[in-house]
Amino acid sequence: MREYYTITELTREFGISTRTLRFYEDEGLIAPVRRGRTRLFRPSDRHLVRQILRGKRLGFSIAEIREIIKMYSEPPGEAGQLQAIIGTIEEKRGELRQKRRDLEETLDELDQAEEACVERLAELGVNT
Amino acid sequence: MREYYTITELTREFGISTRTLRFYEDEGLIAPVRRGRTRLFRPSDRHLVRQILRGKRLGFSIAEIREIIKMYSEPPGEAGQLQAIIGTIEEKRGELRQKRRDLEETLDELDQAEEACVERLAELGVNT
DNA sequence: GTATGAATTGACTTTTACGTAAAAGTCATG
DNA sequence: CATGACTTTTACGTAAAAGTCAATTCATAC
Repeated sequence: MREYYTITELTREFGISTRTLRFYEDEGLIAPVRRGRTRLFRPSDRHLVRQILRGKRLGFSIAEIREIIKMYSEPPGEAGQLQAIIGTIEEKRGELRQKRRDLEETLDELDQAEEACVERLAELGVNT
Repeated sequence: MREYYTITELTREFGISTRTLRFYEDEGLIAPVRRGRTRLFRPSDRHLVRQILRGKRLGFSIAEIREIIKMYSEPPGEAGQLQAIIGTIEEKRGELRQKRRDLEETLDELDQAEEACVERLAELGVNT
């Protein structure tokens, strides 16, 4: 496990721009350390980027991703806050399950669409 | 099966605004018929709205949703076009599978986060 | 010791997906 | 027929998520 990554290493690995990484830093999603002014990304930062991009692919906004990421961090020491976090986790889980249903339905419909295309191709093969 | 729905009926059913439905029409995603100037939504339009919102929940853009919806419609009569559609379907399927992996990973991490919270709560229960 | 290439900040711009407001048409009901 | 609920078009506004560009800084290779 390497200690640090430069910003361009991460842009290449993840196919994103430096602007994007700086934006995520401004948004408080990551906090790379600095040597002088230069950002140094630790493996933990890299993992956060992974999680951010995963959230994006699932259609979550930056604000939602921030909320989700916050829940991965150390649980706080107060019971009320813990209950609140558990509540939010339940909520997100619900959203994700809805997304999963949406996903399966869409996959089904794509299967049907493909079958229709294949049949149509067969017809053409027969008719020509 | 009702023949027509008014615009507000659909806004209420789906929790979206009239502006949104008109926007989708402008974008060519739906094409309700008209009685005079008033839009009349058929069951097929309603189903399209369903598919649009499903696509949105999965994080697809309007352009992508348009592409997906187009594939559900009647397959064309030319072999080349059919091959192209099948290619696009494969591509979308790939994206959806990626989303599914993302989804499962996120659900796993949420489970872990919740467990951490529950443990922390147990500690507090013991210590107080 | 200066040229070169990577990194930084800050400002402005762009795209997407609607929101919102204005002004007017439609239509059932009292 | 007028009132209110609903609808239409047109047009400008806006928030989110970056893209783009300019001006610098900084280290280092030659």
